[in-house]
Amino acid sequence: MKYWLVKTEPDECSIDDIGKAGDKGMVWDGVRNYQARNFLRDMNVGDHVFIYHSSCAKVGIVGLAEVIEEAFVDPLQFEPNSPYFDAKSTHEAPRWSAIKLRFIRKFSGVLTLQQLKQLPTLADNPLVQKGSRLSVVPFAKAEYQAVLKQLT
DNA sequence: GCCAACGTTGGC
DNA sequence: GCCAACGTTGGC
Repeated sequence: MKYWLVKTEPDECSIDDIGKAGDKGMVWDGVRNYQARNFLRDMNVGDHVFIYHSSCAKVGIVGLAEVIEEAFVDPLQFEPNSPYFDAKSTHEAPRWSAIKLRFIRKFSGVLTLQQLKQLPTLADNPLVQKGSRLSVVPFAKAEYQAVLKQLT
């Protein structure tokens, strides 16, 4: 099993939205960055994924989800009216992938970016590095455990 | 809303 | 293949 973190703007897809989706899960689409896409394609069913709220008042990790469907073709790339439309993507060789996530738990508070930066275990993780714009981030097991430890 | 940092595009 | 210009991300 592997561990990950995905960034989301709470206006678009918050931890509560994932919670409301329940057992049927929620499609995680709209990734338009190659490095992030490659990580999506590395995800397997059962992997744990931290949910991180960005571009909001309280930036940080807010909950945990699991992968219930591995990478499939993101339909939005072929939707001309979608902000995620990509005119250069073809059905023969689709550029972008999506996954499906299912809610596991919401944390009682936000584990803020400021707090995350203070965890020595996370020092090398792109999440806490200045200027990093990666929206899908791999977590080593030790990093995953270090985050969970903050939540007791 | 600002702006630094980054990824992508496209002319050459 | 270089690199300037541009658009986007995301913390503050």
